[in-house]
Amino acid sequence: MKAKSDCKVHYTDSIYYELEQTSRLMKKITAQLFTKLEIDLTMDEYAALDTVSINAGICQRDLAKFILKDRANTGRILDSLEQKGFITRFIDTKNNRLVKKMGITENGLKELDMIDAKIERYLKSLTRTIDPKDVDRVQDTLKSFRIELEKVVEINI
Amino acid sequence: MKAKSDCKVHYTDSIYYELEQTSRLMKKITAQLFTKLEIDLTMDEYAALDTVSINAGICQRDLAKFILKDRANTGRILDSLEQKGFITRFIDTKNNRLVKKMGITENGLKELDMIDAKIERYLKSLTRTIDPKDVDRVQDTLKSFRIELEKVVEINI
DNA sequence: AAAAATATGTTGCATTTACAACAATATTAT
DNA sequence: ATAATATTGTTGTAAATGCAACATATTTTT
Repeated sequence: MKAKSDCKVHYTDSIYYELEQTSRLMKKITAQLFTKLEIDLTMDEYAALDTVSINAGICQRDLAKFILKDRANTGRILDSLEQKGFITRFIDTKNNRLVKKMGITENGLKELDMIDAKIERYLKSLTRTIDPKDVDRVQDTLKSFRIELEKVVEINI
Repeated sequence: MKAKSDCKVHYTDSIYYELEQTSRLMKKITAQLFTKLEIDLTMDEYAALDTVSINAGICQRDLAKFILKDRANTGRILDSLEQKGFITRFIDTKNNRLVKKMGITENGLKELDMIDAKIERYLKSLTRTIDPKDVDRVQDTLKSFRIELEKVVEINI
């Protein structure tokens, strides 16, 4: 006869915790990689720069929504990227409001391509034991999941 | 004729970034849930308590490896859980070394069950639009992936 | 037209976090 | 036996983060 505790469902066995733990490990590994390769950007700055390169002329608040940071820290990340010469910022209007828009600089593009080239092989090697089909399937499912989460979360950016 | 930039592979389109963003959203949602339900634990404390409940008599460093925090912060989380009366700590030996082991208290078990009951339905509803088979598949693939990551990461706990 | 609400960005602060240094003890090397 | 190394936990500190408050300007409400 089984004790009830044997069939208890634990949060730490859930997909939510698996997601968080895998993500934490991945983040640590990429941070270590950036240090080892002596890359002069943090992971957050890199992701922000990549996002700016895709969305030219985006304003700070919209960028904040993309990178899931609040306006304060988005501004700080952009301060750093601007100070390093990888983006330029300029005042413009959006819906008749004054906003700070931005674009990637020539040096920013160079830096981005350099980082991409440096890390591409290493990142690919991380999934070498996983069936590429599974990788795609996971990414698709995660995306669907994230869209659901975005409907539920109270964002106040 | 296509420009080269059209086929550039962006980090922000990779599974690594998708993983991080989905995890960040999930974390924010669960934190909001804990606040709304007036739960007297942080998510980290909850995960630690759940881990202790499964691994009775574990020592601090081993717990740190489970929850992927460093020893310092693991100790701080345990200070809080002990102060709230949800765990007990006691000195013992492991491999002839003095260690601080711990166990969950009666109140801790009650609190854990209470939280589980409170959040279970809500968490399940988050994946209601996803095929349960896909959820399982994602969890399995993430677990395989995490095991690979654990081989690569430089852990210094 | 005046007041209230909204949008955008910045500043300040309190919390979290990671990392290094330390203390205490045990093991291994010389 | 003594010195060097390793294990475990704690303390201190600097960086990252989120949240609230503020400043400015525009829109909406009354």
